[in-house]
Amino acid sequence: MASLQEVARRAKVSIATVSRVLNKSDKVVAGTRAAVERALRELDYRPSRVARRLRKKDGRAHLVGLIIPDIQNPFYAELARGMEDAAYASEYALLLCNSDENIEKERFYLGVMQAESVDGIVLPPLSETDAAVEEVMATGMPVVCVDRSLSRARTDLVEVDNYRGAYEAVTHLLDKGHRRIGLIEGRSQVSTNRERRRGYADALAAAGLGSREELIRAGDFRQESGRLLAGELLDMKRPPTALFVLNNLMTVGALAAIHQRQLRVPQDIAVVGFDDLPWAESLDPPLTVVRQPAYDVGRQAMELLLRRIMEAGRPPVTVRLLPQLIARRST
Amino acid sequence: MASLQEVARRAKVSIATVSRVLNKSDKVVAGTRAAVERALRELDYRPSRVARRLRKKDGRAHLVGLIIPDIQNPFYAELARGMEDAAYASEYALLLCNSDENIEKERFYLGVMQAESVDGIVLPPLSETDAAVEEVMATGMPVVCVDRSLSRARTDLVEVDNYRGAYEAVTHLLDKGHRRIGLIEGRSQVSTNRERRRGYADALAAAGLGSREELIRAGDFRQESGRLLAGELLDMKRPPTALFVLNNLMTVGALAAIHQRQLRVPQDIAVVGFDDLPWAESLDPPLTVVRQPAYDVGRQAMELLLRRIMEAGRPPVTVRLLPQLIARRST
DNA sequence: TAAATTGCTGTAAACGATTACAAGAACGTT
DNA sequence: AACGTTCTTGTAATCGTTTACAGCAATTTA
Repeated sequence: MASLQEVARRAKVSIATVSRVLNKSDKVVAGTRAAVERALRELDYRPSRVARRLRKKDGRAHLVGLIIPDIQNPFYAELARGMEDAAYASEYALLLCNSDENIEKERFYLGVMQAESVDGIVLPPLSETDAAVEEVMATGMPVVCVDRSLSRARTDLVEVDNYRGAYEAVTHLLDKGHRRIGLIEGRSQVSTNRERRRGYADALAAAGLGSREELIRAGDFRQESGRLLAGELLDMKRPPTALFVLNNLMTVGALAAIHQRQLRVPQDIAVVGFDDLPWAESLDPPLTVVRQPAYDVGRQAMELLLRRIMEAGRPPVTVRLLPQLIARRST
Repeated sequence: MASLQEVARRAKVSIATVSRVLNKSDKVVAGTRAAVERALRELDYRPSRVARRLRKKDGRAHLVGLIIPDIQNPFYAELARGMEDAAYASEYALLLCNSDENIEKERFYLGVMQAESVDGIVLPPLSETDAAVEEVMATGMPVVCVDRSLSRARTDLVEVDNYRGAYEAVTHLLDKGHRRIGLIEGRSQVSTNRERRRGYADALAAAGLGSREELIRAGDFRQESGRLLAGELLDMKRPPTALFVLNNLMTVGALAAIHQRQLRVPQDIAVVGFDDLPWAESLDPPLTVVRQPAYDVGRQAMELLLRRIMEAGRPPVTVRLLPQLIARRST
């Protein structure tokens, strides 16, 4: 790879001059500029982002980080895609890591990102009191939370109105006549899970029903836990007539448990899932879901991050997006 | 962030000594070492990967790149996951980018990776004659191809026996009595697509059947093209009795087209898809697929890359993994 | 006891960029 | 003609590391 040195030598100027024509900042007389540009072209010069990042401070690295809990979850894939598109449009590269909902991995990758001097980080915190994230923020690193929020720290945040989504989903089930509605939740340390659960409880309460502990099961957002917990619920002496499952992967797992028991949906058991899936339409039966605008969450997070990088002092803002109940045939 | 300078000052030694205890390489007497280690701890020192990378050459950055065509495709998500796990196990970070099957984006990200001085790159080339990839390889950058191969360049490669997978899938359909088997292929420039198509044609030929052009449609690997092309095939005067779809997303699209026309699977139309899906079991009906070991492809690619980084001169190897036909109820 | 060897540590030069400052040329002003 | 500007370019410091080399003290050898 050609370096500034080599270009300078070929163009018979100093490296400072070459750097100036590259950064289009200072004045360089036309003749010199042309000579430099020719050398640049002839050597196919590409600046080293590494060297550049070492020298420049704050927001000029054109590199941002995204840490997602599970790359195999279509919700996060869509979110990543939205962020990626926004980043690419601004010529930022994305350092994408997968924490696997694992605090050690998150810590490792946060460390990597700091050590890589990224301009900023986007992530859904692993819990509402994610100390690792708080520590990174304390160093002055721009951080934007997506999907999930932090309880202690004030950050830029792009979230979805989870409470409302859950409330509507349960109300929908209630309207269909269901009274025993099972809940399969995920990790209770995360804010989205709590909001959704609150929406579930309030919707039941508004219908004059209490939420019954025996109909609630807590999992870990993974497909397998959805399958297991749905199984437990279905095998009860008096099983629920409907299931509300708090994320997409657990919903798929619940469906597997249902099919395994040869139950009919929605006659024997109705199902509503949180998060849409690109193939929800082709599931058996087409799945009723609360759709989250994941792509927009990612896109707006990147935009917020860009603004925070440009202007570190600005007060944090929260963008709240609306989910949408899509009634298909599982209810 | 504390730098070597600050640590050195606090421990009252030179930066060289600090660097030495960090790299455990040279001899440092116990007392000095202890003092340095204390300073390191007190200042919570973390080395700058950027500075380190600038100084060191070749394979010490502990950063590798992965460029995937579509992060929303579960096959690539699984592959990425396999690679990520292997990378994490060796304490490598992953720079993950999404090319969107777009040559411009791929070029952009290849440039970023070179400029970031990654230790190596893993990717499925966008076509068999992907010039951008060849150019990067020519600079000496370690490159491992996954899934898809390059026709001109010799690289390390982890691939799946696509020919065999397709051959078995079509044979399976033939065994079920189908004679008019439609094919929905993806981008014909990519090696996997060609191999799969060759498997399709050969399986038909082995049964004494020619492949008929009117039953073949070419798409772009995306869900929407699967839906459209399946629609075309289904709306023919004499439609095929079975569909073989060359990737997962197009299969999901094809399923949508089938459901839209209220056809029964497999009675009216049988379907086999290439690539498994975590929820293939819960589709309507459970989908017969050719399963690829995507996780292993990713994992082995990372291992190959590591070996190539360590030993640049070694001859390229090809690892060929076997796909597996999983007969469910769509055939 | 002087010389040679060994062991530990410090000095300084990279890596490849950016940028403050200096310097020289060209120009205008008085 | 002398001086002050302005414009363009070069010199050198810097970012945070690694590492070749030098230097010094302690130890071994003659």
